Order: sequence, then C-alpha cells, then structure tokens
Amino acid sequence: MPVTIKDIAKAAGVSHTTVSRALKGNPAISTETTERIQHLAQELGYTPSAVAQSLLTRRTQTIGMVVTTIADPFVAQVVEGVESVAQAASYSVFLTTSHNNPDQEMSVVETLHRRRVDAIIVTSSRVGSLYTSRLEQLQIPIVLINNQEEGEFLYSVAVDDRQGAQLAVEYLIGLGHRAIGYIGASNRPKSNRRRQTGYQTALQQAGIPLNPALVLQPVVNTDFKRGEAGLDLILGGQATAIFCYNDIIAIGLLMACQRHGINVPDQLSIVGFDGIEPAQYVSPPLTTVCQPRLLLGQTAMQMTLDLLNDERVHDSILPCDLIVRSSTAPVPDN
Amino acid sequence: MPVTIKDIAKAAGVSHTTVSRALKGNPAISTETTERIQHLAQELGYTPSAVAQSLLTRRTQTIGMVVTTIADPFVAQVVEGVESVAQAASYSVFLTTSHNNPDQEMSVVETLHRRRVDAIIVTSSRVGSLYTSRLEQLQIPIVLINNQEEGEFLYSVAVDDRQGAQLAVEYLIGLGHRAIGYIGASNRPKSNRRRQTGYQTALQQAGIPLNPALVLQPVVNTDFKRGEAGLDLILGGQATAIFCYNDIIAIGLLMACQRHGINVPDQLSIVGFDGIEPAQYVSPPLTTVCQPRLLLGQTAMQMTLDLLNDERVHDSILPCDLIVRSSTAPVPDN
DNA sequence: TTGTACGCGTTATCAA
DNA sequence: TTGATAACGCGTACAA
Repeated sequence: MPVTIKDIAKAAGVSHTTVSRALKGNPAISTETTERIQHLAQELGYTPSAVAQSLLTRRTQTIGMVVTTIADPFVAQVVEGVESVAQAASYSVFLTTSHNNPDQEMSVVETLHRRRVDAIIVTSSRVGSLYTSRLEQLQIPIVLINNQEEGEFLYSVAVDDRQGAQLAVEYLIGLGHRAIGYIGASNRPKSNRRRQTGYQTALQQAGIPLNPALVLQPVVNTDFKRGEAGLDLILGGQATAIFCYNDIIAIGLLMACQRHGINVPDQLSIVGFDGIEPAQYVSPPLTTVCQPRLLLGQTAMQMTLDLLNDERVHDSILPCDLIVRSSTAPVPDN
Repeated sequence: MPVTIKDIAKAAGVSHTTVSRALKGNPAISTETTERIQHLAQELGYTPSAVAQSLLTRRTQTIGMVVTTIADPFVAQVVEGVESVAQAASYSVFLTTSHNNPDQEMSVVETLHRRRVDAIIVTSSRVGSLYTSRLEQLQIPIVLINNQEEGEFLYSVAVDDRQGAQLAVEYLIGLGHRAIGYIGASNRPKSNRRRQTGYQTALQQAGIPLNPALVLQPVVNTDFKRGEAGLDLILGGQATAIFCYNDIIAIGLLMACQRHGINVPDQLSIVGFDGIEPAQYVSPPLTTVCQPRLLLGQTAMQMTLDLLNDERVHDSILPCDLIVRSSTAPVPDN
C-alpha cells in the first residue's frame, strides 16, 4: 500500500486536509508545520495518487496512442516524437496496438476511453466512417497521423506525399533522366495515389509526356517483391530511372538488379521513399525521400496539447526532404 | 463529461447501486430491469471509469514500461511483445523514455508510481544501486530486460549473450576458420564481456589458442566506426573470419571491406549479432545471431502477470538463434 | 428485488 | 492557522 496523506496526517498529528495544503505550499499553513510535514512526506516516500487526483479533476493528464504495430521502425519514431513532447508537458502515454484489425482498433479505443484519456492520437489507421461516430461521442480530441478524415473532433497531421514524390522526380529530371518509372503500392491507396500524382506533376512540369508503360502497381504480397517485379521496367531498357513508393520496394528492386548484373546507378537510378534505416546500408546507399517521422509525432502531440488548452489548431502537412546518396546518377549518354 | 452510472440511474428511475449491479449481471436484479438498464447504458454510450474503479480496487491494471528510446528497432520489438501480452490480459501499458539519462529514468519511475502502475518493466537501463532502494520502496514487481541486478522486487529476463556468441564462433570454426577475430563494444561492458566469453569458450573448446591480437575494442563514437576500425584485423591478413559484437559493427566492417576491395565472404567471413532489419539487405546479406526480441518482451510481460498473481517466478534467460546468410563461407584453402 | 451508507485518496469549501 | 465535510465515480456490506 502506497503512503497516503492520511498516513502522514496520523504521523504528524494533524488532519489530512492540513497535509494536503502543506504539501502544496499553501500560505495559510504555518511555515513550521509545512516544513515538518514536507519532511515527513519525504521520509515516508510519499507520492500523490494521480488516480485520486484524476477522479476529482476529471483530467488524467494521459493520452492514448493507437498504432498498427510498434515493430515498424516508422511507427516507432513517430511514437518517440509523441512521447517526448508529452513527457515534457507532464502527460503520460498509453501505447496500444491494433495490428491493422478494425475490431481490435475499436476495442483499444474503448479501453482508452475507459481509462479516461484526455485525447487520442491514431497513426496510419483506416479510421472508417464505421466508428467516427463513436469517436465523436467521446467528446475528446482525436489527432490522426498520416490519414485524414473529416469530423468534428478529428484533426490530422500528415506528410506531404505529393511534394515528396515531386521532389524526387524533379531531382531525377535534373540529372537528365526522361524515361522515369514509378513502382506503386496499391494496398495503400491514398498515399500511393498522392505519390503518383507528385510523380506525374514533376513530369508534366518538365514537359515530359506520361508513359503508362512506365507505371507499375505490382499485385504481390510484400513490398520487397513489388520491387523485384519492377525489374521488368528496366530489363526491356525502357527506364533509366525508377522512383519507388517506398524504400523497401526500392531495396527489393536494387537487389534484383544486382542479381541480374544491372549496375546501379550507372545503368539505372533508383529513388525510394521514407528514409528507413536500412536504406543507408545497402549498396549503393539509397537516395530517398525522407519523411520527418519524429516531427510528425511531435507535431501531433503539440497539436493535441493545443487542443487540450482550447486553442485553435489547423491541420498540418509536413514537407519531406530529399536525401541524396549513391543510387542515383546522371543519365548515361548514348 | 462521460456518462456515469448516476446518469443512467436517473434516466432509469433507480438507484445507482441497481445500475452498478445490473451492468455486471448481478442475479439479484430482476431480468427485466437488468435488460432495461443494460439497454439504456448502451444507448447512452456508457463506459465505466477505470479511474474510479482503480481507486476502489487499488489496482490500475496498468504497467509502466521504461525504455531508453523507442526509435531503436530493437527496443520497439520488445515493446511490441510486452504490449501484445499485456493487451491480451486486459492490462494497459504506459510507455516512457529515459534517453539513457539516469535523472530522467528516475523521474519517469516517479511518474509511473504517481500513476500507481501495478508493475514496471525496464529495458536496457543501468538501474544503479543509486535507486534500487527507491524501486524496492515502491513494493511493486520490477522486471528488467537484458540487465540483471539483484534485489527483492527485481526480476529479469535476458538473452543468452554467451550462448549466442558461442553459436556464431562454433559455426565459423565448423567452416574451417581458425583465425577468428572479435570486435567488441566497450560501452556495453556487461553484454560485451559475455559475448567475448562465448567467443573464447568456442575457441577453447575447439582447441584453438586465443590470440589477443585478434580481439579489438575500438574506442570510437559509433558502432559503425567500430566496424570500420575492424578493418585492421583483416588488412594484415591475420583473420579469415570476424565475429562482431552487433550487426551495425558488422555492417560497418562489411562496407569498409567493400571500399578496400576485400571480398566477403570469399576473403573474409563476417558474423553479426542482434538480427536487425538492415542486416538482411546489405550485400552480401549478413549472417547473424538473432535475439528473440519479441519473445523477450512477451516473456517479461508474462513474468509480470505471474508476479501480479502472486505466483513464483524464476529469472529467464532466452537462447539466441544463428541465422546463416551469405556473409560467411568456408575458409579459403591455401 | 432494490436502496442507503460508506470508503477508496485527494482537493475545495466552509467553519472554527 | 487548522479541521470537518463533501465530492469525484464506483462497488459492496448491510438494511429494507
């Protein structure tokens, strides 16, 4: 049993009210008793119960975070950003996983509500209209990361997929490439569409006609295999550069190229998206569009804090950076 | 304001006691009112307050997890294991980071205590004698991951560093290697020592004399640079195989080899430790000793549950697996 | 079958 | 300067 103010009160021979006041330096209490009680509290190792305080204040100083899985390094860094800002603001974070299972996602939201979290942050979910109604019923701020929905209590922070993609493709164009392919991931329809739009925009602005034969949406199980499937784009000699939906696809493509004796970047330039750790260790190190994952989390938590302080907030779209490494080179002249 | 049982009581024209009982199917309440109340609760979107329940039961069904950083994929997967087992047992997890700062670690432990978590799981900390006393004062189970200390409330789950290292070196010996080097990381004294012990044990059991010139503990900032420093072991032609403290070191060594035109695995076999994701994407894919990270987390949480159920538990040491990829090959005969 | 009263740990109000 | 009391939301012993 943790020490309570009553224990201290008993030990000090005063009422628990006095203890409560003394502990928070209420000037109404005499300096002498205040010091005596504070000393006693220290000695007994007293820590106030946030549970009791929450019951009274109806604030738990707690936020719930819903992710698909923490094992994904992308998600992990977002969580890191959220937690650091939360901790600095004296908020604690409940971390829950949904494993991409809508039922489980509903269930963890219920749990978070049971625990009376002050707000909820959801990352890469498919918050459906299914239960936005329930979310709104909770009457607490919900901040969505990389996933925008409309709704009264729904706010969002997202990365600018279109801008990031455009950045990558413009860079390739700057290197002299004209036959630039795109390998997409149709299982992430929204971001895939936006990245493809960025790809197309860059081409159009450079006056390069779109070639549908250069756009691939492989229907396979894993991103890695999607990358391998992209080999078709180069084997026929159609493309001199390929922009991939994400880094794993790019790495899959890169390794397929190695097996087929295609030299990267001399024969083919490859650009990924995300900025995951492995990208810097492959050979050659991968040029990629880096999502500001930490910032994504920090921004989401800061927005949450603003909402909790009844400040006006606006949805946020964060730009990506291009990290140039060695998987890209000027188009071979021939 | 969330709906309370009093709200329901008012709406149903009964006392809040009746509501409380009806909601948990107390047979003392008539079937009719029970149904009426349950229906009403559903309609109003009632969810019991875990806060109020906790105050009553003195159990929060909550555990606190302390990690250095979540951004480390290793840690992330451990957290994943903890969370999944916790969720299945109706426990929620507070995730907190210490960033390897002892003060912050103390402070998050204080916060967790304020929140009256039922138990604490700490991973890769340097729980010092500094505050083990405080931990014991909390009177709640503390489970340490990959870090063993002695103490009344301290339990631990760890990976068998020695066994893992031995596995790796025995494999190299089996490939015919005799001149096997070790690159350590002196900033993790404990695990480094244990892995080195495993390395030495394997050599001794094979009757291979220890050669101190083959053991390196580079004093540089990053693991990656440690790996690069390991180049010395091969440039002089002393070693035909190198076992590294972890994967990042191994990857650093691998890439240094590439720059110096040293063919892996033909001229040098390399084995890493950890089983991080990038290890499978380097060229050649890295042979490594894989830590069961998910299991580490699951075991820690299961142990915590056992402790909370007043069952006897014993500290746990989990074996590692060797994952053979392409960075290792039989010793070249010459 | 249902209601009253009390307590969990804390804080705020009012009284002394 | 201090203390008694009520309240937060819930569950339970006891009473009706």
